[in-house]
Amino acid sequence: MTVSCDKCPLRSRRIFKNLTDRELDFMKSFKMGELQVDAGAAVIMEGSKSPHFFTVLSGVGIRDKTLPDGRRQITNFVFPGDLVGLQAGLLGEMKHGVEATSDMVFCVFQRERIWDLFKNHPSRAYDVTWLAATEVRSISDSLLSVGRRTARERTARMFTYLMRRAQESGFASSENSMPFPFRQLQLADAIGVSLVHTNKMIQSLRRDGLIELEDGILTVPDLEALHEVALSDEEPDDPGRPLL
Amino acid sequence: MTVSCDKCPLRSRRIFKNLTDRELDFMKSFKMGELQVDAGAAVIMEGSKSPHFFTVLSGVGIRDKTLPDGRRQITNFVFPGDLVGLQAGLLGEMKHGVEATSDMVFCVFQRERIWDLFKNHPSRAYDVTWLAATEVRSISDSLLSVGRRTARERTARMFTYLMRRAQESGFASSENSMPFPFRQLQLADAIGVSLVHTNKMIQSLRRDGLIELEDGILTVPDLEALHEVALSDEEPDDPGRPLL
DNA sequence: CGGAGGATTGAGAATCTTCAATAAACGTGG
DNA sequence: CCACGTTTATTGAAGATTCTCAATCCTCCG
Repeated sequence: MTVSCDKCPLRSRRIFKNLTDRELDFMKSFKMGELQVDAGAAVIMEGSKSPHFFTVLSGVGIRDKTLPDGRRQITNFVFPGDLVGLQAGLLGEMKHGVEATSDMVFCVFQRERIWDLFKNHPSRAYDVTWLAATEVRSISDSLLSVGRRTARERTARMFTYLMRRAQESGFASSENSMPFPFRQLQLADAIGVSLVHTNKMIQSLRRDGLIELEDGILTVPDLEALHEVALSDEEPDDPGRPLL
Repeated sequence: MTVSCDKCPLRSRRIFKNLTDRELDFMKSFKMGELQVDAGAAVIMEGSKSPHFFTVLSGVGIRDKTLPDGRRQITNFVFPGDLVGLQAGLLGEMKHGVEATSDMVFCVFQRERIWDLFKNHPSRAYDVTWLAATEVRSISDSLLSVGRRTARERTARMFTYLMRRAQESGFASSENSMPFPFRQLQLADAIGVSLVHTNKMIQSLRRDGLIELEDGILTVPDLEALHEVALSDEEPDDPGRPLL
């Protein structure tokens, strides 16, 4: 059987907000199942109109958009606790795709019940909006990065971002390291740099001892130092992130 | 006195959704005033915690973020009907600034009453979320552009985007032209290209007859052609955009 | 008339891309 | 456990786009 919301392994993490009993009851009824996908699978296709939307229960992935000629931009990474597919629920159609980068498990919700949520559970509706606003912030940060940072700065910033998200969501494997199931091509498509140049920037950060990346594990010995290379201001979220 | 919501000049435009009488009554009480600013003024500062948020009643502006060393990225343009400052209302602090680029007028709402909106007016709460989701989509489009399009393609795409927004919001002055109160430095900061190179790309589009830009008026004789240069898929929004 | 901000243009320099080749890692079947 | 095809990572080098520097021009405004 599927994980019951009141035993949700994510909810006990410090970063996530606690729910009232009433909210929890609602979430249990709201959740209609689980979806499991293998690494590499497309979870949502750009342009699709799925009747479902999801919360990531475990694993990581990416969101992406493509140009007519195939050039691709990864717009964000997806970590446990993230809401996925809301766009289809609200706007009718997904304007980006979602792809699993590791094995993933999702909680599945029905698109049609979103109105029920707004009508009868304003606190949860507020939380959905909070998540959307946070998404805006996150993508804006990436836009600043791609638009105005140098390739090396972007690369550094991406690693600090991934480390922070991994730590907050519990995906990290220790204080300063995390499983790293991403290809360099994906990293390149995320920071708007060619694959070859991305590789060179990674080598450069390695040589300077700012990151270690081997056997699918990323280690950042000194996060503060990496932040400085990235010219990054971005701070960790306070506890209180909602989890649907 | 200020404009009453039931006489709102924006609401009659085709693109915007109609409200029920009850919703309209609520909006009238929700609106607490108007804010007028001159072209060039900062409306919201990055990092601020304003007790208000706004809907643009007239005029246009930009949203921007800056790096510690001053490099700036314009993350989006602001047109009539756009909601501004919601981030502070939901997340506590604005992570980007907003600057008026023409004279502007805003409807002013109180941050504290946002909870009232979620609790008692679910349809309006839904609309707020819809707007946030649309913002995500819009910024993602820009991220794709900055990350993966060439300078010329980006420039073309920016003009198609601005034309579409101007037409939908009523800011356009005719079928294929609009007031254009933007400096080339701002355009450069929006597309992630240097000022000098932005100028060269604009000249290039001009030479090819794709845009005309003089006396503060932008004219796009053949929007379809410009879309092709931009490799752009982006479609106009359907009528039904909510207006707060 | 003089000054300021904005637009435009040319030219050399730099970053980044593309091409090309090699090496390493991984999975599959024998 | 090894051979082999495939994907991914790495590196060098030439070429292109884009950036920075610098100068000129233009318009607006007091």
